[in-house]
Amino acid sequence: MPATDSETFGSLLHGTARAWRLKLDERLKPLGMSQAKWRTLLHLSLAEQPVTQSEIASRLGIEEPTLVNLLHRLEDAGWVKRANSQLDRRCKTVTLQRRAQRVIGRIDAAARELRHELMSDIPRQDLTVCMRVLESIRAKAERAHDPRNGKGGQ
Amino acid sequence: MPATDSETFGSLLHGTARAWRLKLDERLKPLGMSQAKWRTLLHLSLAEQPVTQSEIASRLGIEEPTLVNLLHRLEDAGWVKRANSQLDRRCKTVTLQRRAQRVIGRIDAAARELRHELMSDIPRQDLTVCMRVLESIRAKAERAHDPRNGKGGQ
DNA sequence: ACGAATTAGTTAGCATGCTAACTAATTCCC
DNA sequence: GGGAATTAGTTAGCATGCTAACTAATTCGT
Repeated sequence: MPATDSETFGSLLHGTARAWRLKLDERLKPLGMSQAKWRTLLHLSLAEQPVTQSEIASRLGIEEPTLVNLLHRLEDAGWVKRANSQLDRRCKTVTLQRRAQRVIGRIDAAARELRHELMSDIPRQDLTVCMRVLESIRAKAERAHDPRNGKGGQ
Repeated sequence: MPATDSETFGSLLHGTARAWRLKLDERLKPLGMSQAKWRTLLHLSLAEQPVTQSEIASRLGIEEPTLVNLLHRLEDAGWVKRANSQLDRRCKTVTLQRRAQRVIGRIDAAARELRHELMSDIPRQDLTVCMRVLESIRAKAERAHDPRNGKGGQ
């Protein structure tokens, strides 16, 4: 049985994500950034209109309390600003501070450069296959957050 | 430009690893387990001889202080036992407690079942390609933890 | 229009991961 | 053999992520 292959896949996935994150964090550190913060700023910089927190959280694939924490650090460091929404008093809108607008280009360049270093020599076709596989796994893992789908059935 | 493809890859990798982890944690929770703890116990159960902490850390791909913390929780919960090594008084050896030996089978079965659910419908060939791509990325990301390899010098 | 349900955000508490700085023991080398 | 360098483990402090439980505001149904 090739149980070895499939056994390794989880570790490999986990380890690759970890290695990428560490490397990016290392590169972004001199700029006062990290993967998580960069992803947040990137999303904000691409948005046309003011964005609410729940929109950001769902876009980044993190939970709201995680984002609250992250935004708090970003705000303390002067990267973003939160303001109460006029339209819906439950909501807050998040916008980039000038400081962020000034350096986001450099931050993005560092991320893009790393991406290039890590992936440029991978055949396009292989990359396509790999992404299809990951997409499929993610879709299945994200589905069915429910109980009673395990035992009993047969 | 197909910048979109390569832009998405990092997110996809990150998101897939996250989804898998969350799902596994959800399944293992009723058994008092989690991904990180399970991976540790699995390694211990496969080892023939007593293992030291640094061996475990390097095998799991985590740093030593992370492992110290993890082992502390595993020990408190009665899963493992630490003992001073007779041969080298710097080292501690880690062994499974009886409790762990009793339930490790069930824990492992849950992990194996999830793996099957997530990956069984993926063509073997695609999986091979995907793993090759991940391996290549990880290798590049793990290499070169050094300064002065970017600008200036050469 | 008003109470119930939903939605946005927060707080508290914890798990998992990191780096930096430390102690203790061992090994290396002259 | 004895000091320097290395190795194993720890502690402290922080970042990033989660769930559970909460408040406040809005929407929905009757």
